[in-house]
Amino acid sequence: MKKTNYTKSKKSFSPETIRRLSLYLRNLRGLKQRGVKIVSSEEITRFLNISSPQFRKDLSYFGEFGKRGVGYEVDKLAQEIEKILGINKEWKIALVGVGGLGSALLKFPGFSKFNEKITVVFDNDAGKINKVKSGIKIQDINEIQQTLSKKNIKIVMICVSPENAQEIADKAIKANARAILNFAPVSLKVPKNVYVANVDMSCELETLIYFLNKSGI
Amino acid sequence: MKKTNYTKSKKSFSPETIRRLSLYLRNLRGLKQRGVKIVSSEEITRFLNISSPQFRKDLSYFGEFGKRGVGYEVDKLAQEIEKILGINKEWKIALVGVGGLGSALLKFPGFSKFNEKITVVFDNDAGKINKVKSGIKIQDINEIQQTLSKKNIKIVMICVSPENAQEIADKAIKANARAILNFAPVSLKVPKNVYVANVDMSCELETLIYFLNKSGI
DNA sequence: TATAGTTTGTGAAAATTGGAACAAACATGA
DNA sequence: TCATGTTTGTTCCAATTTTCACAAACTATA
Ligand SMILES: NC(=O)c1ccc[n+]([C@@H]2O[C@H](COP(=O)([O-])OP(=O)(O)OC[C@H]3O[C@@H](n4cnc5c(N)ncnc54)[C@H](O)[C@@H]3O)[C@@H](O)[C@H]2O)c1
Ligand SMILES: NC(=O)c1ccc[n+]([C@@H]2O[C@H](COP(=O)([O-])OP(=O)(O)OC[C@H]3O[C@@H](n4cnc5c(N)ncnc54)[C@H](O)[C@@H]3O)[C@@H](O)[C@H]2O)c1
Repeated sequence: MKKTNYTKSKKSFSPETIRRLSLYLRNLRGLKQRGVKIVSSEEITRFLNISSPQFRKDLSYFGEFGKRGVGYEVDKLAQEIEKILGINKEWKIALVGVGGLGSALLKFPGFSKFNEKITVVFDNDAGKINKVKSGIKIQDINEIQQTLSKKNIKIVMICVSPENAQEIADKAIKANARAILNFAPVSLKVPKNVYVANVDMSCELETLIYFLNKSGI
Repeated sequence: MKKTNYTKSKKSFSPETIRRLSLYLRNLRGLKQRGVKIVSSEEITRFLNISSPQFRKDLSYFGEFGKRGVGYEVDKLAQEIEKILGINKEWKIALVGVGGLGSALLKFPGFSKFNEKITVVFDNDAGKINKVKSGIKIQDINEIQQTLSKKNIKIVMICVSPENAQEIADKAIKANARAILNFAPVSLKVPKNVYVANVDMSCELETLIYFLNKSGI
């Protein structure tokens, strides 16, 4: 009994499952580039710090993608995971705040390489507005409402100073944004139908220091 | 109830507890700056998407820091959490790869503001070596071994291209590094006594897209 | 075709994690 | 001092998440 309908999975899964799918996908892309055609659950998880049953179970929530006694077709599984994650179609992204971090993100090919593209950027610094950076013209933050609406952009990366992050989130949501990738070290307050992911480097660092310190220098 | 039972060790806590402590601390610092002296578990968690019993339980693993019927002294609790995390002492950090992201991290005051300081940086680009960036002279990556040993640096941030990340990790570990904050989108292979935290923006973004896509645009 | 050897998919058990409830501790005010 | 109200610290319970074990499905070879 083949399952092809991703929207109807039998049991509910952890959000961690989704995060792991993203890791599997990255791994699969690497394998594909190296010419590997078939991979087993054992092989693909070997260097990921994830158990092979975990891998199989994660996939099982969405269907059957392997062949027993053989393994998984690298290319096919990559495509299936892309479909599950929804990154088989193109997603346009707006970036707000073209400072040190924003500029780095603009140059980063990891997003644009695939179907995630930063297509508009905003700032409130008169010295930056209308300048072109990494091939994209920086727009006035005051244009965010009409631009997001017109281009139907749902994803916003926030790279402004912490004090202004909430204000930008509010503006973005008013412009119908539904997903925020927040780099500012603040907890954003958003309605329930808006998804927020925080990239919190200080938090990661401090967690690391805790374990380092506990281990005795 | 005071901690009088030494035979039975306290229950072990989730690593998530440590991550949350870092968030509490950030919040406490903000409150302190705004002149708040006392805070309750209810107030401190209100905008954090964390329940107040969770907060109290997280703290309970490490001691009793509040006063019943009153709450927590902001400044005192901040100091206690700093002590728990081990960030009450200074930690020197090395950064490898002064590209777009590395340069942004160098400028970022969030680390240096407190006791986490990037004190040395490395690159392998002849055009960058010996140049000064954000007040720090960029060193040749070949000097990593002797410099880390000499300065007794245990924490390394990896901001090089994905293909070179493992090589840098190996070098850092050989130079007695014990903690790695990895920004390259690869899974690093390290010995058990080395701690790795990954800052994985693509992964965050793809997870976000999954939920956005599932919700119907 | 039969048999041995792999590897997947999955239900059930185990472990972990979060949440609710409540007694203990403290403050306040009569 | 006593009663009332507040907030913490902790225990117990529910829910989630991972791990384990194994039948099912497939390959290869004789
Ligand atoms: N740089 C890092 O490595 C790093 C690391 C972790 C977190 N962060 C966080 O990321 C955010 C950006 O960091 P950064 O180093 O790029 O800061 P930055 O000061 O270099 O850049 C901030 C940019 O945002 C713009 N901006 C500020 N307010 C705005 C507003 N209301 N509307 C539009 N644009 C606005 C500024 O003009 C500037 O260009 C900060 O919140 C910072 O704490 C940065
Ligand atoms: N820029 C971003 O926004 C962003 C976002 C997510 C992840 N990342 C990841 O972070 C890493 C750095 O990104 P970036 O945009 O700064 O790249 P970059 O190419 O701008 O910078 C890389 C730097 O590392 C140096 N380097 C390369 N190999 C080295 C080696 N063997 N020894 C010493 N130095 C070496 C290069 O000389 C360069 O200065 C990459 O792995 C990238 O995938 C970047």
